[in-house]
Parts: sequence; structure tokens; C-alpha cells
Amino acid sequence: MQRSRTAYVVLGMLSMAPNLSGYEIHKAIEDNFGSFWGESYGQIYPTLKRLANEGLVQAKEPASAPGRRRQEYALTDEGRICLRQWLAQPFQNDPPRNEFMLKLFFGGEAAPGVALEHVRELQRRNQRMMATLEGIEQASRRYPSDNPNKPYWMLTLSLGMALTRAALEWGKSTLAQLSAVEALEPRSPQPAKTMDETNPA
Amino acid sequence: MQRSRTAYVVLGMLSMAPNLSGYEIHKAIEDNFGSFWGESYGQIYPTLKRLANEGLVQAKEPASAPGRRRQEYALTDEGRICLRQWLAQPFQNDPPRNEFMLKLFFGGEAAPGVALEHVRELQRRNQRMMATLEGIEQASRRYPSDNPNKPYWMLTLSLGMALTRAALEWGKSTLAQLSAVEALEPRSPQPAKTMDETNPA
DNA sequence: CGTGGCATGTAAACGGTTACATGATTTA
DNA sequence: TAAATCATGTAACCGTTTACATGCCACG
Repeated sequence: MQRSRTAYVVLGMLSMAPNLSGYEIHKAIEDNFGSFWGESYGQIYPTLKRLANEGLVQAKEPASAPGRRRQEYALTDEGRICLRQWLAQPFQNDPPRNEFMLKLFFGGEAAPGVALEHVRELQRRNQRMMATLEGIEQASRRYPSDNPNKPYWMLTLSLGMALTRAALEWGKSTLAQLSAVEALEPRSPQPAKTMDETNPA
Repeated sequence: MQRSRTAYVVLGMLSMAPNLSGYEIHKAIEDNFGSFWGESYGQIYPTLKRLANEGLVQAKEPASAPGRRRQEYALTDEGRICLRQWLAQPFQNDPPRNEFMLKLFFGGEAAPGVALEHVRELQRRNQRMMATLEGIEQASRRYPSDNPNKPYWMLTLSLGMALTRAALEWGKSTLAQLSAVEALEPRSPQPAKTMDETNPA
């Protein structure tokens, strides 16, 4: 077994909403999972076809006239079983990839001010992320529901927020520390060049 | 252009230690970057060859008799320049992939107890991670140095710790919440509602 | 003498992104 | 009518992992 995880995300989306098109699945992943998952159309459309082929999802007949319009899919019983089996298996730790931390670690090799600017940029991105997560939180407050899945959605959201908040706090204290460190650094009286100068090579 | 980031990690490692073999580079990445980066031999060895070809690293002559032994490499001036240029460019946000959060989000679809068990497992993994990071911290305390790179290493380490700690705290409070939720859960055979009720628009 | 760690490499397969091509529908 | 958005798909490319092949060396 062990099919691509794209398949399971698609099945999962279909388990929450009865009829979705590839386009909507993509959008739902972006909107709801933006902080911890992503899929491209190039993955989603072929996956949907394959899943339909294997009977895990069912393509809804468009019923309308030709001229290619939205194609919806629904989860089959078989698909739901497959999803549940996957959910029950131990989760895998995805290979970590954090370019920011790499560049921070090698910060001593970079020109003065570079690392500091990266931290500032990280703060900006995390502030945006936090705003997005808070938006989702408030939306779900405005439309309360007794959906039994909701506790899990809220837990997921709160983990995203906890991690973002921790990063933000780290950034705040680091900004102070780093400006001290980089102030001592040799070379360049200028207060940090920005990174916009592109390079060849 | 934008060469693979493997190349820059390799250059970065070589910027800190004058002579390393592919094997040592792999090990150093695992030991030091385990929480935020990874590379396989299948990436490292070809990359080293390519970099040597382009003059960014220099293969040291083994000097000893044949019978294939360790091949060391050193960073060239050109390689250092290349590394610095990369460091100065904005860091990219790697596509997020967190299977745990995916399975947690879909927890309502899983069999009772599944989500809870995933959280317990997350706690275990994060405890191990924290122990590893603390080990690195203590090692660097035991061998103090005036290496000018050290502040950056410590900052990277402290970010890793801050994130792990936050996840651990989230896990602690979640364990309590979740056992309450899952205790109530009826083994409903028929699947639940859709998310449109809470998530319109 | 055998096991485990050190050490180097390659080929195939895979998962995923990107760029591209196409066209319908809605809204300004 | 132009632009934005909805919508579907494919092919090429790329980075990466995996499995495999090889052999040295130290230690018990």
C-alpha cells in the first residue's frame, strides 16, 4: 500500500464535504491547512482520477451540456474505510526543512546585518500567519456549530497558534540580542544592507 | 539558476570545518540540523562531485595508497563567495508538511482513541527531541569557545527549543481535553456532518 | 573470525512543482 | 469588453529517497 499522502488529504476533504471539485479541494487545503500542508493542481487532478478509478471516490455526472464544467467527486464507503485505516497508522515525521534556521545557523559567515534582516522577515511572516490563524478562529466563533469534528479542528488550530506564538516570542528576544552581536561585528559602518541585490553564479 | 539547497548546506558545513568527507558532512547535518534539515547520501556525494567540478570545493588528495578511503573536501574562495550570496538572499518558506496535524484535523473521522494516541506519540517524539537539543546545549556549555559563529548556533538551538517546548505544552493541555472529548464519543457508525456549517464562504 | 561502524557511490523510482494550454463565467 | 476568477488538465523537469553494491578497518 502506502499511496501518496495527497490521496488521503483528498479523501479527508471529501469526508467533510459531500461534493467537491478538484479546484475546491485545492482551495480548501490552502485555506484550512496553509500552515501545515500544501498540494498543487498537478497532484490533485491526477489523484482524483486515480481514486475514481479505484472506486474510492465517485465522479458525479455533470448532467448538463458539454463544454467542460466543474467535475465533482464524492467519497465512497470504500474510500472512507481507506481514509480511516490511514488515520489509524502512526504519523510519519516529515523530513524537516527550514531554510531560515539554516541561514541563521550560518549567520556568522554572512555579511553583517544579513541574519538580523532574516529575523525581521521571519517576524513579518509569522505576524501574517498569526493574523490568518486568528481569522480562522474568529470565523469559527461567529458560526458556532455542534459538528463533532470541530474539537479536532480547534485543536489543530491551537497547535498552529502555539507554534507561531513561540516563534514570535523567540524573534522578539532575538532581535534584541542579535542587534547587540552584529553591532560588534567588524566591517561595514552601514546599518545593514538589504538583501535585494541579486546575485549571479 | 538557483542550485539545489543541498549544495549550500554542504558549502556551509565546509565553511565551519576545513576538511570533511561526504560521510562526515552527512553525520554533521544529522547531529546538528536534525530538527530542521536533512540530506541523504544520494544527494551529498553527487553534489560534492559537482561542486568540485565547478571549483567551489577542492578535493584533497588522499596521498595514501589506493584501496578507496575517505575523500576530504575543502571550501574554495569561490565557494565561500557563493555561500555568502545565498545567505544574503531572502529565505524561502518550505512547503509545510506535518502529517500529525493532518491526522489530528481529521481525528473526528478516525476510530475512537486514535487521535489521542497520536498526541501521546507526538509527546514522546518531542520529549526525545528536547533531550537531544538539551544535549547539544550542554555539550556547548562544557566546551566554551570564542568562536564568532557561536551566537548564531545558540540562537538556532534556542529557536528549536522554543518550538519544541511550545509543542510539548500544547500536548499536555491537549491530552487532558482530548480524553474528555473521546470519552464522550459514541461509536456512531454513520459519518458526520460537513464542515460547511461552520465554514461558509 | 565475524560484526558493526566507517566510507563511497549509483540507478531507479517517486513525489511534487512548474509552466503551459485551454476555456467558461462573473463582475466591473 | 476587459479583467478576474473559476476550472481542468498535461508534460517536463527536479530534488530526493531508497535500495543496492562494494569494501575497509577496528574491536571483541
